[in-house]
Amino acid sequence: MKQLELRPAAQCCVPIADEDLSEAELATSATLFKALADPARVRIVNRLANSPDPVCVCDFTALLGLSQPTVSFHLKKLLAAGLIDREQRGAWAFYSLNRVAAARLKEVFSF
Amino acid sequence: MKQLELRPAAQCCVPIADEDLSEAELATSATLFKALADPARVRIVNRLANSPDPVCVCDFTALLGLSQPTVSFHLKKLLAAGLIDREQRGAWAFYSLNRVAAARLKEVFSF
DNA sequence: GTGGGACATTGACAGATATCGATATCTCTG
DNA sequence: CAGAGATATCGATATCTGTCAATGTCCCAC
Repeated sequence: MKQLELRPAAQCCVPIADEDLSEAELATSATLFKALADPARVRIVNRLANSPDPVCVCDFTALLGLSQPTVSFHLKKLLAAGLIDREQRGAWAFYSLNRVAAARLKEVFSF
Repeated sequence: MKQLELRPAAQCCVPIADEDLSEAELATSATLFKALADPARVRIVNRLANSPDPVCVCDFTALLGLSQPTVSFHLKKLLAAGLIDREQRGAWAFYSLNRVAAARLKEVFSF
């Protein structure tokens, strides 16, 4: 089960309707949903889904009305889940939606 | 924003990629994901997705290895989110997947 | 290389969550 | 209607989560 955790949840997710899900698969799915289980993080994904270009952290602090450390906290969660990507540009950090992960996420609900 | 909470989250959910999501829509989506953000509840949905017939609470206690009150706790969360339906049959309570909600959930990820 | 700006990490804390035992409610059976 | 069984609710508790201030780290400009 620990092996799966070595890769982001979004890369391991399987359709929730599959038969006989293992404990690891259950945990992976839960981790993935947990990453989206906060309005601030939904907003981040929403913003990234509508942006063709990567978005700077400083833009999120204004968008979310949260402190900079809190924004970093949320971004880290989404990054760990594999839902977004990070790119360093000089002193700035830019984030973008991982479109592959987003596509996999849709298949999770192939009932 | 409170109006939306009067209906189950699954009935109010909108695609996460829609532009200009309101605070209420963000909260609704987060509530929906929160309902799935636990391995036990993923397992419940998984079981219901594979069952053509409603499933009795007593079956879940065995399946999940959790106490009966804890199982009721999880079922209540999924019910409140609108992801599952409840049906009373005599002294027993049977739960089933809300297929309409499940379909809507898939559309949330229409990136 | 010093200073300043951008972001991440840490520490502390309030609030939410998952869990269980005990208890209440509800339904059938006798 | 008394008892038993199934489920929901309540109360208590341990753990997890979201938040911010303070601090650390990294990068650029001067």
